[in-house]
Amino acid sequence: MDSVNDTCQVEYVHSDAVAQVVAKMEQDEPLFLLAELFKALGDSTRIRILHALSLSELCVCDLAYLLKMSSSAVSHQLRVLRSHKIVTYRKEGKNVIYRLVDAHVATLLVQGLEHVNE
Amino acid sequence: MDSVNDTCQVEYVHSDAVAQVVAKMEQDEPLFLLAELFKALGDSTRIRILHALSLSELCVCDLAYLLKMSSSAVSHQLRVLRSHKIVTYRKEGKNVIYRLVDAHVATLLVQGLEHVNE
DNA sequence: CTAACATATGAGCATATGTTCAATTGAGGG
DNA sequence: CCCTCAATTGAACATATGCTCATATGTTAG
Repeated sequence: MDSVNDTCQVEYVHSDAVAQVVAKMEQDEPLFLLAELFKALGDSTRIRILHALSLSELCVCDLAYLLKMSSSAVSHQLRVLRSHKIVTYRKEGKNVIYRLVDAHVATLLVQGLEHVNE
Repeated sequence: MDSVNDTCQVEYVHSDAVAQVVAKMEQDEPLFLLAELFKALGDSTRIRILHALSLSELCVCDLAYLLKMSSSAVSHQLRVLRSHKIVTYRKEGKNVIYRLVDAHVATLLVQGLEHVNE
């Protein structure tokens, strides 16, 4: 009758397990931020950018050349990475040189690659 | 004139850095898979599911209760996680019990949370 | 100054994604 | 054999996302 509320109709099925999870569960906020971080990493263009930057700092032009993409497209993706504090940059004349914000990011990449190659 | 090809017009700006990156760059394939992995982790519903599963194995119904979502929505997301070999499951009567496929996944979550809380 | 070039950004468009809703499957229990 | 309920699935819809194109900004060279 009430098809909207099709969540479990009994209290819950595995009360012990559920209670245990409820007790230890993170707040929503950090989990939301975590999802945002992974979302920022979850695009092949951005991953290729980050992988390249894990090998050397590079300007937008270098990245466009390496990825065979327009610098506009690269710049748009760098904006996403910047807004998530995954990369940072410095200006050098006409160029803007990007690099990973810290080693933490490279670690995530390596960690992820290991999982993929398992 | 040719606004399509607006990649860097000079060969490339930082020849040494670019050459170095070209030499060490991963194939596209693993990087693509890596992006797919992060994409699968890049949704707050799926992150909450994985976080809950990192604390205990749970059935769909438990998860729906914990996340206050319809079991349909949860099931759809579990499908994504299954297809990326991030979770696995076993059947137990009417219930289907899900769990993380291995400790690797939990490590990625912890690693990511550290980055978020830095 | 003007010209050339690197980068950034906004609008527009095509595609991808997450949820809801309805329907289906499959496993007990009466 | 029905009936219930857990889980899955497909269609539909609204929203988000990534790229292109055109344009703007800013720096350097002449």
